[in-house]
Amino acid sequence: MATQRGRNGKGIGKGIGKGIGKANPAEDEAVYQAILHALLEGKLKAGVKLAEPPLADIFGVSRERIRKVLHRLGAERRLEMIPNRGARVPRPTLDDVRRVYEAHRVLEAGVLTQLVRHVDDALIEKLTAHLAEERAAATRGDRAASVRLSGAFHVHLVEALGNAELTRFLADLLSRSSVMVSVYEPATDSICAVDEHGAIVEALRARDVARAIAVSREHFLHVESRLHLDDDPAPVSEDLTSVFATVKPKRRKR
Amino acid sequence: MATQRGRNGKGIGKGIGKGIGKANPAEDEAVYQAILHALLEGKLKAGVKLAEPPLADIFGVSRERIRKVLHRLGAERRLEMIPNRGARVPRPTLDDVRRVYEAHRVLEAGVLTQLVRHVDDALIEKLTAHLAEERAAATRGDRAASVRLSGAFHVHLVEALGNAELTRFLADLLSRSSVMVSVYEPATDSICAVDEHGAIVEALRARDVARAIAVSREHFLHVESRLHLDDDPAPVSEDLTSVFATVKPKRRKR
DNA sequence: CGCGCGAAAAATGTGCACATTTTTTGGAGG
DNA sequence: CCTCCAAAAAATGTGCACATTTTTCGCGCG
Repeated sequence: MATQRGRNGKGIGKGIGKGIGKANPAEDEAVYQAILHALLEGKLKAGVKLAEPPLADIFGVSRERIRKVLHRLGAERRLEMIPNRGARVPRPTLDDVRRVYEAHRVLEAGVLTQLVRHVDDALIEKLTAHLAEERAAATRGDRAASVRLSGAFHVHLVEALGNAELTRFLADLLSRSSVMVSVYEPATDSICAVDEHGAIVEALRARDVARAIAVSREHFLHVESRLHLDDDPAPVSEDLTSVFATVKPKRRKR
Repeated sequence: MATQRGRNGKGIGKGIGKGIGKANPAEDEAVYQAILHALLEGKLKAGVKLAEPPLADIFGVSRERIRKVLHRLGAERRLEMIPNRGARVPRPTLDDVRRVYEAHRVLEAGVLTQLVRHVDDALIEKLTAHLAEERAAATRGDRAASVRLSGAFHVHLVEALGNAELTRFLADLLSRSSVMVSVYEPATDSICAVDEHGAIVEALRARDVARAIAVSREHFLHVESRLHLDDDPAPVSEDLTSVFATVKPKRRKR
């Protein structure tokens, strides 16, 4: 009912419309990125239903296109797919959040253990520079940058190992926790205190594994302790149009 | 319900019987499991092309069904999907394999660090019992069981933490390495020496983190050292029918 | 014998027309 | 006012007919 497109019969006058059965992989990717971005940005609140027809209308693509993207996001566990009932933004429990933080904590312990074997001046320098960035963002009160840089610190640590599998796993955890903060937002100033990050770098510089792990562990426990259950079920604005207001649809219904 | 029935407008009514457009989620799952199983079992060799038409024929389902499963396996990075060129069993390089083993090693270091805090008699007992199983399999020369139990040991370790995220990540790594052994198979007797597993349990019992990690690390390095590049490109039998010989198709072409 | 190079064949990608749910709606009855 | 229930409406699931590649094949030329 939405983007009804003249699909000319068999062979008659097919010449005109450039794209009839055209393959456009970039379009899939654009829709995927748009939804994923809205998800990571926290614009799509937990529990929101993502129905196919409205999304197809918003993005100006066929429903099958949307369907494929939705299922892909479901396979990545970024959306909750229920048979015959569509896709929803997952509503993580407090235990889910704790589990993600714990996984990050355990992973980082392993990363630090391995990292002290390969730490060199260049790495320390890079991390120190990053700390300076974090401090700058904190002092100027740039909360968005603080949150971003705070996550980036841990990414730098795992990236220093140069192992794509580990990097991917961490990215997965971070992206999941970023969605969660929209539900259980700490609401305090900086998520990760810069000082705690600095202590990790210090321990690394000293090649002190035990201290690095201890500091990292305390750091995570500190963050976890700040989580609080916002027991407000929230009305969740079901208005998808406003969420994807930035997208430029090729054609909208109206 | 079934207000309308006549569906075969032009298509020759070949599929008369019962379900025409029925929803059967179990069927998707069956196909998915069958292909995944063949993949993990090593029956599907690296580099093999998984074309849709033959698979649809083998499993007796529509091509769309196959297509969906293939894309799902691609999203899970178990198959390599190339636009317009279909799905192939990935052909991991030696570096890929090393990366997976390293990731497992790093992860286990973190797991052990966390585990010594929660280790109790029940866990030690469970692991000891597992070691007995491994020894039994080794002494009676049951290679298949040895390989399986060897992987299970590490699963037990991470499961002891009770963190689904970590368990999933390990399962992911293990499943990937299991595919890889078909290319770079150690070909020696037991993949993981039981003694090395026993040493890990011993260190856990003593609550000695450093030793546990050191032993685990040596263990993995030992396994990694056995990897060898089988530079034989292998003719890879492209015969999918024999691979899925066990499946009972509802209808086969010829 | 190898090497293009076009045409045929096969395989992948996509919109659409339905079937099959699920959800909403609108009363009748308590 | 609330509950229950059947019918309508909406949303999801699936096969199919193509369009669009990609791959294979055949054949003439150097």
